[in-house]
Amino acid sequence: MLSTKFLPLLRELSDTYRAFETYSAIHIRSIGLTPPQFDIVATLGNTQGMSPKELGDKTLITKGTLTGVVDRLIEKDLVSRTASASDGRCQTIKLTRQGDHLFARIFPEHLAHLQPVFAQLKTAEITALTAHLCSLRAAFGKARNTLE
Amino acid sequence: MLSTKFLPLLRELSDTYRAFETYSAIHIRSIGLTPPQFDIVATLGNTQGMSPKELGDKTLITKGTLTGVVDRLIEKDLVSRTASASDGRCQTIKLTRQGDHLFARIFPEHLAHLQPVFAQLKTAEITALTAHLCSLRAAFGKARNTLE
DNA sequence: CTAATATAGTTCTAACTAGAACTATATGGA
DNA sequence: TCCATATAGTTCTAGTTAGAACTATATTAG
Repeated sequence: MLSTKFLPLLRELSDTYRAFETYSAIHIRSIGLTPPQFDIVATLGNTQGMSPKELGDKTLITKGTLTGVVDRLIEKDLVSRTASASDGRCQTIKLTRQGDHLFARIFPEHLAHLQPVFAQLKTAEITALTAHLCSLRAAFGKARNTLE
Repeated sequence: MLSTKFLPLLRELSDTYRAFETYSAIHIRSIGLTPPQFDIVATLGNTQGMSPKELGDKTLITKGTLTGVVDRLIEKDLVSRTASASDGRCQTIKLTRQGDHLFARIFPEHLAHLQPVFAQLKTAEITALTAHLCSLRAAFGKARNTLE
């Protein structure tokens, strides 16, 4: 495999990811949240709550970071943290009523913000891109396992 | 465009980008650099140096952040900062001799680290993925312009 | 049942992050 | 020339980041 093939892909991957982050942050900041805070609220929406562990797995926020992000959402009274009865190590993070209302308002707004981007692409393109990204991610995972 | 189509794509984009960052950081941290520091060294390699502005454009590091990253590379004696004679606002960031040697050693190493990932993919897949990402990035750019 | 090990979260540190406010220099037009 | 505006970089702030060290609780093996 020639590096001249994959280096442009890696640059494009970074650039596209940044373009997404920047574009989506325009809406997110307008509601007074940071992107990770929005990610947590969106992940908790329409659920009964979940542990920090599960939340970290879904959002790819590492546990040390998650503590702080959740702390700030608690300060804003958007989520609550309660101890698990069955497992003394576990906790449940859940949207508060205020968090629920915020989610119900901003999530459709966020989809509407993104809609004009994807209106420019064909459904087949979106499907193909998703599948190819999935292969690439799997290749990173496999290579990583080989290192150990 | 249905959100059920594009939300999985956005999650896959994030996940794949993170997989890349995590995988590539394994090698980068082993040489005592951070990913942004590596990015700067790699961008300056085989050039006559460039302004912070140009460096920021190429690496997508914003100017406020770049000051600090370059400061730390100067502390490590890997790059130098010199004032431009023609434009009092401009500077040139350049690899030092030590930075040059580091680049010559680690850049091939880094390609070798990445090689097993891309050996798993067909050339056609890489080309197609690059092109599709490029369309998506362009769609974000266009949508962004429409907002203004 | 108890010791070893695994798992869940927090805390700590150094670094990165974007954005905004600021300083300094350039440039273009009246 | 002189003023308005644009551009280059730094500084500042609040927040995020990964990783490592740490505490506390569970689980598993002997």
